[in-house]
Amino acid sequence: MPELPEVEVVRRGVAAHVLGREIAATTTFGARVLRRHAPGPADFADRLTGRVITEARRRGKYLWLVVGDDALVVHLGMSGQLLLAVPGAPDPKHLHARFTFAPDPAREPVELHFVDQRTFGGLALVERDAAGIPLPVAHIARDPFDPEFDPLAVARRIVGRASGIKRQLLDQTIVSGIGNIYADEALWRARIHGERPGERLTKPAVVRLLDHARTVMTDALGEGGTSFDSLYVNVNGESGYFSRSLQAYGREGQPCRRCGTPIRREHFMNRSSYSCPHCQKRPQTTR
DNA sequence: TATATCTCCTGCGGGC
DNA sequence: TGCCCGCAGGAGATAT
Repeated sequence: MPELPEVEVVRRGVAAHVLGREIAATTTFGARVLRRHAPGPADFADRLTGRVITEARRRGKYLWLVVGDDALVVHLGMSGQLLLAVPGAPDPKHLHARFTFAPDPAREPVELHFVDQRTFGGLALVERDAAGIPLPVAHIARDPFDPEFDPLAVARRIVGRASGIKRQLLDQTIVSGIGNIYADEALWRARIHGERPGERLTKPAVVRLLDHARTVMTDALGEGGTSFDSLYVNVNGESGYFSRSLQAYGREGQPCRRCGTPIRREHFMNRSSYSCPHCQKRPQTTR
């Protein structure tokens, strides 16, 4: 499940292989991949042809390639992958877009594929604002890896709301990049139950929690991200190894590595939350 | 405005 | 073997 570390791994891979390359042709398959590109596939392909990719940037789980004043925004959703391929190789299953590049005598020929099994991901070619952020990403808050991320300002906002802390961690307009896995891991490290209302936390406690989130995602980045199956891989199709280091997520019934109490799984927002019943006491009353 | 829930989607695994 | 169902979950849309 691509959260911030997984998207950053992909961004680095893409940057290493396609920066400076000129897009020769773009082919998309099916309407869904461009559902956020209102002008449609012909416009998408026409406007990308001949453009040179000059930067690969990221905010939270959004990744974009800078082409002139515009940005090719990529969101991986649940199962999106950007994969490097040898030109002429057979199309992989669930291929939604193919980018080919003009010949470069100094570099190996390569294609870039956007593959997505569950089709929650998508592409769009959009304008950027004065700060260089693509317009559809402008509402996304800074992530904990951003040099201008302000933990105290985020904490101030979180403690001003009644909503549960995990719900707020997952709200990309409050803090971006954190998904279900790293939210559970950060909450476990901070010994906080995800349903604790923000207003019942202190600002220092939230700052510590955000620091745990940054730390756990840094650790995950060092191991290439978290892979449970083939749905998350880097641009070369390789899995990350952080799933072996998870303390809470996916460990239902296994002993907490701090106190030995079996990890519990609870339903939350149509998904699952994992926590230690002993270390992370459920709040007395919730709304 | 704040908060909560629904919907999209496909492949896998378990139960029968 | 084949069918059905639940599950995984990011984010925008919709409801309260």
